[in-house]
Formats: sequence, C-alpha cells, structure tokens
Amino acid sequence: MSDLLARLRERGWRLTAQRRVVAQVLDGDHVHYTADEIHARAAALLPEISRATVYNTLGELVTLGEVLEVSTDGRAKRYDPNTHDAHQHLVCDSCGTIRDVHPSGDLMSGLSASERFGFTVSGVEVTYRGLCPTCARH
Amino acid sequence: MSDLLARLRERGWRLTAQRRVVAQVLDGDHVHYTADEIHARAAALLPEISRATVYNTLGELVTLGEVLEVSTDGRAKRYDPNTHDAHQHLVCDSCGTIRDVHPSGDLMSGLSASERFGFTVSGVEVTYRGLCPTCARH
DNA sequence: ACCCTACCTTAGACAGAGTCCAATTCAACA
DNA sequence: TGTTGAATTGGACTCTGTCTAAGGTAGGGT
Repeated sequence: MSDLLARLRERGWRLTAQRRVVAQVLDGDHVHYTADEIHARAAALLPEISRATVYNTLGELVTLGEVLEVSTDGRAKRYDPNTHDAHQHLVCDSCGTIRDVHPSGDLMSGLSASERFGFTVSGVEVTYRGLCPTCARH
Repeated sequence: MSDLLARLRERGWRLTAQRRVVAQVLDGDHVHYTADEIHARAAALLPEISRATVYNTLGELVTLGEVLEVSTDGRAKRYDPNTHDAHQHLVCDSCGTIRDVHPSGDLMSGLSASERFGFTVSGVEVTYRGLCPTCARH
C-alpha cells in the first residue's frame, strides 16, 4: 500500500498524517470496514483524527478509484480496498460481514439487448446472501 | 392486490385503514418507492397515517414475503411489490430509477462450494448499473 | 531554512433514514 | 354491543453521513 501512497502523491495529493493512517487501516486486513470502524482503527494510531476527515478521505479514495464503496444493506456503507481484481460479494444477512468471491461465467451475458430498456449498461454487481458460519450457529 | 389483502387476512392480519392504503399504494404503479414516498402517497388517501405505521407495515410485508426490500445505493431503501416473478434490477446511476429485468441462466451456479467460506447461501441479487436513456442524453 | 498560501483538519451543528416507546384507539370475535 | 389484545400515534432517539467556519500544516518558492 506504499504503492497507494506513491500513486496518490503523483496525483498531487498532500500527504498528511491523517491520510496516511486511513490508508494504513485499509491496507491492514482485507476486510470491508464501515467508515466508523475505519475511524476507530485510525484513532488507535492517531487519536486526534476526526470523523469528518475519515469521511473526506474515503470519499476521495473512492473518487480516485482506489477504493470501492459497497452498500449491501440499508445500513452503513463499507469500503473495499480490493480494486485490483474483479470480484463479487458474499454477505451475511445477520451480521453484515462481507467476503470477496470470484464466481465463474460471464455475468453480463444474461442480460439480452431487449432487456436493457435503452440503458447504457456499464457494469454488474452480484451479491450472494446468506448466513456466515458464526451467525448460522445462532 | 385485493388478493394480497385476502392472503393477509388468512394469515390473521388485522385489516386496518392504514394497512389498506399502504397496500393500495404498492399496488398502484409498479414502481419502486422509498418508504417516505409511500408515506406521502398513503397520506394523500388517509391524511392522518403516521410514518411509524408505514415503516411497521412495510416491515411486516417484507417479513411475510409479500414485498422485497431493495437497497441499491446507500440512501433510502426501496420497496418492490413484484414478488411473484423472480427478477433482478437495472439501476440508473444518475437518477436512481429501477427497472425489473429477467436475465437468463442460473445465477447461483457461478459460485462454487470452495467459494462459499462455510456460509449458508440462500439467495443472489444481481444489479446491472448504467444510465437510463434520459440521463444518457444529459 | 523558513515563509507563504492553498489545501487539509477539526468540532460540532445539522440532515436524512429509520427505530422505539408509552399512551391511545380500534378490528374482530363472542 | 362489549371486551381485549393488536395496531396506531407522535415525538424522542439513534445511526450514518454532510456541512461549515475557524484554525493548522505540507510542500513549493525563495
């Protein structure tokens, strides 16, 4: 993820301590945290970081295409630092945990031209839903 | 949708004026409204209906499987009264409009057992994204 | 090395979506 | 028609996220 910092500097990003810790948190585990979880983890490294800064930084990373925003339920969005390989998501309906999965087959091919209603279709997202092992045990 | 009311009565639902107008709104156009839009339309028919009742009623309809909850962005959930035929959604990234589509092929088959991480997978949602004809013209 | 200054961060107020609660009302059955 | 438990209500509350004005600072220029 020092790659990430290098790429951002190239694009004229000012490298502040706050942005560094947010990047560091995203780089850590390959988990999909909510903004508040990212804030909590960033605050463990840099106690005075504010919620607003975390939101700002995440928004910028999304705009730059370095991070993906995922909203699988109506609750908090989650942030996915894995933009290098195309993947889909497997979501626990109980606790909201997300795992990356790589289904086989061409996902786009199922949608015939007559089903597109004149839309310019640019992408497709697949969300598999169920219960994670922990939640399935009650 | 008088079918719906009949089904609900069979299941021991108390038929109140409030529930009737919510059902009536869902039955109207086959559009995917937000809870607040449903509340506004219900209030046009029954002015004193409260927001809480609309949320309660929608939640019950979802639990009973009569309506589907759809959250395509991080904003308000939308409610889809079309549960009698399996379908997926085509969403305009600009205006949020949703169309029902019927892709061909078995959507579930792409996910191999080794990709399930011990989850009990119960369903799959596909969201095609793009621009509707109106938004594509700017 | 140290100024500038434009850009970044901050706290807290605000807004949108949804939930919860105690008090009140009312549908359905006897 | 009376009874009763379920449904409704409005307002307070929570959670997520955005905005703003004031102060701080990274990094290029000198």
